Amino acid sequence: MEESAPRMAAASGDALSEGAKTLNEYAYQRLRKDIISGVLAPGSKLRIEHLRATYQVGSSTLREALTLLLADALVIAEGQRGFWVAPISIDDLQDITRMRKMMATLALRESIKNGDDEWEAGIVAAFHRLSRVEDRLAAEAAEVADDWEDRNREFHEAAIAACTSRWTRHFRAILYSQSERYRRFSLVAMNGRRDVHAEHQAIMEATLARNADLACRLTEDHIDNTLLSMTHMLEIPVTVAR
Amino acid sequence: MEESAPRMAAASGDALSEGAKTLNEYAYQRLRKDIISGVLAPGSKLRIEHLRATYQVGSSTLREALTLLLADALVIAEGQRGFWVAPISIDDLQDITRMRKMMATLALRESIKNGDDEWEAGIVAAFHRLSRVEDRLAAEAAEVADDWEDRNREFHEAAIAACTSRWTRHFRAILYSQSERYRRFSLVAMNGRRDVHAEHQAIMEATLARNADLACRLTEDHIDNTLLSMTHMLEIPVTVAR
DNA sequence: GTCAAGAAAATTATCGATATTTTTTATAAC
DNA sequence: GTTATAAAAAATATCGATAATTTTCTTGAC
Repeated sequence: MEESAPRMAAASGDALSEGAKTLNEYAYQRLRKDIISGVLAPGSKLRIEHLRATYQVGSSTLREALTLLLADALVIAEGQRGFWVAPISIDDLQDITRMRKMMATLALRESIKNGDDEWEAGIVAAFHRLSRVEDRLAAEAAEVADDWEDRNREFHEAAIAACTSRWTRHFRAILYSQSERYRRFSLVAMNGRRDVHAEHQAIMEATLARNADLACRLTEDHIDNTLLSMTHMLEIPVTVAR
Repeated sequence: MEESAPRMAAASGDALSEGAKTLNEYAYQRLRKDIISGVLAPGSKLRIEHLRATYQVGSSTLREALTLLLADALVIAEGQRGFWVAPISIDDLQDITRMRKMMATLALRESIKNGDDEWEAGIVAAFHRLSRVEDRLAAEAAEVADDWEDRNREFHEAAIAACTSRWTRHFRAILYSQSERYRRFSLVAMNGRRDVHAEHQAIMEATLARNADLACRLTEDHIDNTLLSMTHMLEIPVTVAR
């Protein structure tokens, strides 16, 4: 028998819909995840009727979710022609990386200036949670990859939580999710070649020591490495702008 | 007799819907304009049924337009609670101004580096169009205010048209529309006190002379003046961060 | 008067049906 | 074979009806 559509999926126990207050948000989160993880390939057409069946929501709700993804630039749209997954390219990744370094260090610098005891505690806690999942990453890579992404994001967000510029934080968040897409492609190649854990630890230590210059330099290197491992994978030479 | 709703408003001769391919875009453009101009007050509730009647579109279409405005941060939303016009504040304007200077000068610097003959011609043409409407601004302020805003935007966009970083341009555009809201509030007070025309001319001359440092400094001052005139109006002391 | 609980009203969220447009396929002329 | 045109199919965009939720109003106890 056919599984009936969840009128209010968010209310059900579905793990995917955690925190989604509306079906619209639920669809947004699932689509977002599928785009970032590459299940929905860059450049591919997003046909309403097909997705409607996949995600079990009405067409208007789905359109609203897709429109929401426009804000993250994970989806592009053209009037009367529909929606597509935003394409990716090396040029775009370079642009993203450059801007992301700028936003990340801007946010970190201000956060280091303003942060209080609670902020410090948040960083240490997020680092700990990230370390725990990293222990398991080697053994069961595929299973914990999503967890690692979540905790990695949470760690970096904890570090800049005390930044009072909402626009800096907003733009940083958009660029973070953009580069997350690219990171997924280079995850396997990256693994082992870099000691990401050590990078995080160094960033944390410099941040807690309120050494803004060092923390920012380490963050820039950290972000650059995404670009480098990605371009290395594709065997394309690249110059990292400073 | 009641005027019938335009099934495809974009197709009709309505001046407001120029360039709108879908009813959704039409609603988006009208809402956007009404928010920036202050017709829809900052912080006010955006009730679907009411707006539906005003803009003559269905509820799904309207929701999609409102969701689109979320990307511009001109509207805020909360699940099951609906939509509001994004509130404004002096703190937010300061944040916007600081970020906007950064994005604008970043875009301008790169544009000066990359610009060709066509780019130069575009700037001169946009400046000319802006000057023409400024002649009329003193006499018939209210009538040409919208025109002035359009041409002012087009001038600044022409100047950074050769910037190849789409993210810089994207963020700059968002921040520009944000500050446009604030400028509307301070437009009357600003008029006469500043020689905006002279500021534009100086920016253009420095840009065409490929003097990036000067052009950027003038642009920063130009943007700062929006903040200053706004805060002056509200009699609140403010420090301009450099 | 204030607070709480329940009923009524208002509002948001969702859906699937229909209108409109774009894309594909088929046919015909050159 | 290529191009142009017309018909058919597929897809997008739009709407208003209905379900679900939030907000407001009413009533009653203290």
